[in-house]
Amino acid sequence: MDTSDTDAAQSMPPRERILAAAADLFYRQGIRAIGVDAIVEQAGTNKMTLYRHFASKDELVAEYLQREAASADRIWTDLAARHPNDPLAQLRAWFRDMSDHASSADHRGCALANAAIELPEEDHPARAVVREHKNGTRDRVVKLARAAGMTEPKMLADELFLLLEGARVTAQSVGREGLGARLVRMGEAMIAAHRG
Amino acid sequence: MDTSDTDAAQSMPPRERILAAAADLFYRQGIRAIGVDAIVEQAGTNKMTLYRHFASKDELVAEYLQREAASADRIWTDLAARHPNDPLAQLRAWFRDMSDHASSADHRGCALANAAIELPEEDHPARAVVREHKNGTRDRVVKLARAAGMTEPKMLADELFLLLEGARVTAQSVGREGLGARLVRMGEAMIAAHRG
DNA sequence: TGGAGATGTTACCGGTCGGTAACAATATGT
DNA sequence: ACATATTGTTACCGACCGGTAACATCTCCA
Repeated sequence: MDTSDTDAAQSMPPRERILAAAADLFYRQGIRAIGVDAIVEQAGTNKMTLYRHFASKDELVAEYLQREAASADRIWTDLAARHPNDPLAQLRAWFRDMSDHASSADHRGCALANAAIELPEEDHPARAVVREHKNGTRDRVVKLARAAGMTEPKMLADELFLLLEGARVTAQSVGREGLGARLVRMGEAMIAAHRG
Repeated sequence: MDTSDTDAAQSMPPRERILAAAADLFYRQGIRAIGVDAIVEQAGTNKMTLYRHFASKDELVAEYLQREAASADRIWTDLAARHPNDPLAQLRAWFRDMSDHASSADHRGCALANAAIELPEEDHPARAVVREHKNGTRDRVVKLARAAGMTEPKMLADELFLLLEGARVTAQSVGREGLGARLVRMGEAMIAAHRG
């Protein structure tokens, strides 16, 4: 029995196993709460190998967040494929997907936003990743809203964006019951209020 | 020179000095980032005295958050005094005050929400304080919206509440430029959309 | 088969974590 | 002046933190 390296022990190179273990532990338990020893144990490797691939824990954190951001950005190509040439449908599907995700049971907030709260030093390597991703997301929503013919696309994008960001922290701090449905109603109302 | 016990060294009893130092350090640097040694140093006392007044660091954290919650709740009596018998004005003033606060320079998010993110264990003593305060705040906004004659007061309260919660995390993760003015515009639009 | 490069093992570093024991100094009120 | 309760001091505890040196083992390809 055992080989209890929980998840990603098989066949992946150690760098990937470390990243996978870090993603799981950092997200679920918090970046500051997890030490490198816990990561290498779950990754089925050792500290020396970790430090041969990452200059420091901080750089491991930065790469963890970069992958989270890249993974989150994949939604834009998905959206374009699901609703080609229909920016309004893309906008509504985006908000619905994000609402569903924010209110799902295993959700523990946005990994990027949580990291910004856990790491208040503005010059931490992770903070640049967070700023870039959040600004990029906001820009894409503004573009979508404009392409969908919304009046005041920037204002609508801010409303939807802040609403989701608030939902992700609220899901953690108070709970998730009924949050998804309420979110969708609010988002739909805001989109409706911005149609010409 | 010195007596560099930065702030609250003079005349306050050590318990209050500890709480004051903890509030400052926990809020600005993060709960997990600050150790008890840093707190007692800034409070101008020592670890033994801290542990004579608090059973553990976790209970100090819980009391820190209780005081933050109580301090935040003082806005409700302020609001009633500033706009007696005018729930609509109270609602709008509440949102404006919260917007100003969320976008001010020294703001580092909501102390309660940040704590929930820093402490993922659902049974941490701090988490009950957070849940209670957030639910209480939401209830008060709902009541205000209902008293102000809003259609769907619960939905409006959720919109305003989540918008602010999102703004407080966004202020940290990306920045504060222009956030206050944009927030007020959004809040006013939402309130206007819920008037009969 | 051999040799290079990646990985694993063990032991260690100084520092800090939350928390405590024993004892000395101080304030307070009578 | 004395007893009491509150604080301060020093030293310590085991555990963990991020990070590294030296050396053994493995994989894989020429």
